[in-house]
Amino acid sequence: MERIDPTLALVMSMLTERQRLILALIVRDYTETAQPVGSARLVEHYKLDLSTATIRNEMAVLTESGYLRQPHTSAGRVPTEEGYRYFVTHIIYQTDLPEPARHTISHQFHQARQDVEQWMPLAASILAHQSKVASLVTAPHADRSRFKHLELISTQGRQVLMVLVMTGGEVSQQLLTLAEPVPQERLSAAATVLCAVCANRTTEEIAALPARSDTLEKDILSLILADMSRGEQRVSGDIYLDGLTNVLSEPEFLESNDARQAIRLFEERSLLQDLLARAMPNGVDGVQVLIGGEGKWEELRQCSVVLARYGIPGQVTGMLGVFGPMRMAYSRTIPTVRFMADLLSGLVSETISGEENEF
Amino acid sequence: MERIDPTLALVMSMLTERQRLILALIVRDYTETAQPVGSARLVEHYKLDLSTATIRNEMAVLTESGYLRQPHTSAGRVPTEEGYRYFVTHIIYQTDLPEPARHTISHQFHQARQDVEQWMPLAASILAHQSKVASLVTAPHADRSRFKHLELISTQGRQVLMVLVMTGGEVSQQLLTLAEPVPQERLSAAATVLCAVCANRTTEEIAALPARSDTLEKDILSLILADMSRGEQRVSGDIYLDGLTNVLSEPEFLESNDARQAIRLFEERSLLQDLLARAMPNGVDGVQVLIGGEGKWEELRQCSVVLARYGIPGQVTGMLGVFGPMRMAYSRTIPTVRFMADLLSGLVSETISGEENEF
DNA sequence: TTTTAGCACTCGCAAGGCAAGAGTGCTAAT
DNA sequence: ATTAGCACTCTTGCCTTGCGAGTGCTAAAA
Repeated sequence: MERIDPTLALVMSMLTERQRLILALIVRDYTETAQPVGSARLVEHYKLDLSTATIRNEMAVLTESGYLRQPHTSAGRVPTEEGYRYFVTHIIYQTDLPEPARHTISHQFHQARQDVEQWMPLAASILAHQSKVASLVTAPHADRSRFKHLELISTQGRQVLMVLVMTGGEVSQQLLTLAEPVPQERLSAAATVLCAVCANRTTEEIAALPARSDTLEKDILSLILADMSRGEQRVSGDIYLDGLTNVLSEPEFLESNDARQAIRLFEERSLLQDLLARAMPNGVDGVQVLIGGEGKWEELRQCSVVLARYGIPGQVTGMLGVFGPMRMAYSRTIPTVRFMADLLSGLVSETISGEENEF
Repeated sequence: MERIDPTLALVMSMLTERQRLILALIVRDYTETAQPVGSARLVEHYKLDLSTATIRNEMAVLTESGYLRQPHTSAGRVPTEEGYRYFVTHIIYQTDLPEPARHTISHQFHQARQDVEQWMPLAASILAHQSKVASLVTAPHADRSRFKHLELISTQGRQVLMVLVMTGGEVSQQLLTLAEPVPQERLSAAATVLCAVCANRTTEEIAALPARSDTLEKDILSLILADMSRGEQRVSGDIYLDGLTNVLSEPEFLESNDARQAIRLFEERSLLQDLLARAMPNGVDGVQVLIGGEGKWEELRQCSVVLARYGIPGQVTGMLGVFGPMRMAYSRTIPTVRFMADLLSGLVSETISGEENEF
């Protein structure tokens, strides 16, 4: 009553330096031990030069302000969602990943530099191991891709395997069934013609081309168009997950039922796509932190998601991030996600920028 | 004592028809309810025309023979690993998947027939949904693949993206860094030359070719060789998982710690590769059932794995299967795995048999 | 005005005891 | 060969109780 108007403190985020310290320590201790933090533990474990009574008073303020809560009367304090949010936005957001970790990650990536197909699973694996939670990485996806090459492979009878290569290295395969059998030579000829016609063109440019007189070529062309626009509409390509077991062993996932629902969200790709699209709409940049579902995702009530976009905005982008219990080591995961996003951005721009420069 | 020599019964698998029935019912009931099955429950729930005492006598025999056990004195019976094994090998192994399920699966696959890239994830998804446990599918992998096409894409400065297409439709990408910048026209020319030289040849045949005089072509050729042999050595390509959440909600996974270790086995791809290789060495055919790790895999003590190979033996093969608690509905999963393996075999042979016929 | 010692109070949690119930094995009768 | 009956065992749920952790408040000290 006589100290600080709690409403004022809430609205203006006006915490004293000491209150911020106590909040930070409680968040830190709770993320490590998963046990509610009491005043005595705080004093003795972090060598605070204060009495437990003083801590209790400060904790009472933080509780009134909505940053802490008590599971029950005779337990210590636990951060609320607002508590985590304050911690993330006002205390550790700017922290950089420490040099040793940066070095380790760079090194691991350098070793796999050549092997493009390993980039995404490797990124997911590193993210999971570094942050000790589950990770997800979506393959980079071009907003507008250009035709590079077409391959038509006769397999059996009327069946043909079509392999489409885009600038930027995206590859898609499709199995066609033609109206009648066509010899391989004829297919190769058609592919050569279409390659020449479509080379380096976008979906729109190909669509605007005059119709082919040859029936086979015409049919294939329409399939190419369909495939390309399908690729462009997809929010993201493949999704790589790793480290789900890290999350499973967390205590909050042992009993709680809705924690398992959260994992379901990550298995059901369509739901995940929706989550990504809504959490990071176009134009949003930087690291996004969703704490406890933010009221929008009921399944994520006990979980947090840290997301970032990587790549070249407007050209080729993907997303990566981590997923774990709300009680997550944000001071570790946020810098890690940011660093990995920058790193992948570098790799992607190296791979495709040459392409773009040709124009 | 005065009934049947239990050792004899064990060694010769000599169970009476009634004992087999009781074993089957206990397995069935236990897989459904996850509760130990008592004599009373068996009689009333399955309308047996016997008294509970008779059932108890038979259950005592089955227990002495090692097919059943009691978690504790006042509980019902639970199948042992030997019990499951007997059930699988002597009771339901030949069962076919019922027609409605076959129809559903075929239908789902027919719809995605065109989209080669969707086959594996679709197979994993169907397997998981049909059998209500976790599923895994490895991409088909050619023992000896033949070169089909090469694409060299200049990206930036000395960096080049190499896209390699094999007969059978396997595609691999690799990022190279050349000693010095090379214009795209030069790269395309080299690719065309190498395409002509290597077309339809195996790794061995390409290795036996006379060395190229051109340095660039020579370097690329050695990279192609490395990539192709790497692809051949790999036990299997990508691995698709699905339905892990099905397994997570099973009661034995709630508390047990080593159940979570089992899931770790499936996340760590290298461990999984090892498991697959050892569980299904070359030449082994048909559906393999690993019950409780079979003494070889400590992590799988509480779990079972049902595996089958698909494809064309000696040419292109992959594996698929399911993973779940030992208390699994084998009568459902085994026919499902068998059916799916046959179905994928059909698809794969359609895709590649034409290729092979060209020779 | 801020900090701290002291104290009463609350409440979760583990331990112990008890009754109920489930399921068995054995024996004797059918 | 089967079954009814019964004594026995052991889990499970429930209740009680005591302990301990942690708090908030008040009054004194800095």
